[in-house]
Amino acid sequence: MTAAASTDQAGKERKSDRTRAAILSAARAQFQSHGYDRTSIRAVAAAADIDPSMVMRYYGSKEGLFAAAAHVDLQLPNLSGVPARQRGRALLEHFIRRWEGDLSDDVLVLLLRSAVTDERAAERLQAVFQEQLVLTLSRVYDPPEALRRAGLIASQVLGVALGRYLLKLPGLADRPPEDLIADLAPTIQRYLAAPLPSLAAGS
Amino acid sequence: MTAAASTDQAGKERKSDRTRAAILSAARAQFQSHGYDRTSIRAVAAAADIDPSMVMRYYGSKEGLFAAAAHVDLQLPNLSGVPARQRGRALLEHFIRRWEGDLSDDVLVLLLRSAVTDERAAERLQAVFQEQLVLTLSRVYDPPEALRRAGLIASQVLGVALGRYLLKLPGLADRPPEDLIADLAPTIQRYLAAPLPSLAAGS
DNA sequence: CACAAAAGTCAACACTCGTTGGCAAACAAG
DNA sequence: CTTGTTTGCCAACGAGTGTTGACTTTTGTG
Repeated sequence: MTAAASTDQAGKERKSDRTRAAILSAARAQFQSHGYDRTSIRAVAAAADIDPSMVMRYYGSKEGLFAAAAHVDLQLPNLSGVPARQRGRALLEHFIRRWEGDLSDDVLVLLLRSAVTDERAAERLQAVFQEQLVLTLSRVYDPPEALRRAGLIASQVLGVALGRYLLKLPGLADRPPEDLIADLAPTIQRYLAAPLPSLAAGS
Repeated sequence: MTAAASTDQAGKERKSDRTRAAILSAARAQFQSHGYDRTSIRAVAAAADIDPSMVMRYYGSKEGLFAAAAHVDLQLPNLSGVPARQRGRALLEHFIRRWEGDLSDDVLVLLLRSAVTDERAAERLQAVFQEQLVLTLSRVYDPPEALRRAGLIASQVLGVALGRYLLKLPGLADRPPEDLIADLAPTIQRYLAAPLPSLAAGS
């Protein structure tokens, strides 16, 4: 369709690609630290040193910009190579590295901060949960149990993230990662692999 | 100071008290379901069926209105009467009742939803955590250990609330309270009373 | 009734927001 | 050089925001 047809077979980069990337980078920073509502397209444009109308041209709308900025991959590890009794700790260590360590980008904080007030961001986070965590557990457990265990793990992991990165609670935010891992690993291990109480069918 | 001086010794109620209460009630509902930013004074006033300027007269500013609407009392129970091994479950049951049961108002969801993006709300939630949960544990443990255990409990409890009431994750939002309690009680019990790993001092 | 305080109404201010369309500069292709 | 496309800037729109001050109505008290 466009005149770029001759170059679109390989990654010949356009001049505007740098602008697009600058916008996306600025948007991520803004969304991450201020959330969806308090991030203005004008502020993103100013941080990227371009005109607000360019954001609209390249991403259509604020919603489109957010969608482009909020792609999340948990990069969940394959636990089958880890001894069964250490999988909880391994999974927890992975999450911590993903949130604040060498595997971190700001997209997780971005998404969490926005999902609490924005419906679409919440759906997106639900999808991440469903398609990445639940699906991973589905390779080991039946669907109902996988969902149950995934919910428990998510509650603990998201709770730590909430208290540590967003609310900055004293008992969570100021502890070294290794200490947190030591305290939380048994919980994740139990949610991941230990037998859970059978649920009463009646009242 | 005012002409009400003759009646302020007892609770003689003014005519405006109903309006004040209506504003506060409407504000709680709005803040709870939309968060601080997306709640407008105009919408609160419309829900309370009065003029927006009345909100300003009675609460000074949007910030003042939020402060009035966001008073939280966890009503933490005295656990000394509960057998030591059941305290985790008892504390967890109390939290669930506080969030969604007979002890619930919407103020906890209100505060959590707003605290994620609003700095002042976050400080307020920090204060609740510090003055109510940490203080309760300080009657049993030394300050550093009380803070450590409080952080762990808060992470699990807030994580469940986040996933269940705000994000509505499938594995959390659609489970009956008793099932959740059965799954989570051992975790809280451990954070509350079980020995925790001693922390390595070196690297 | 007369008068003052309280309670409520109305219109407007100054501002920020997402979004749009027109127009100028940079650039590539003939 | 002359086209046409891409890239960018500028000004403005309409809507919604917190907040303010003047004005009218109601209420309570001598």
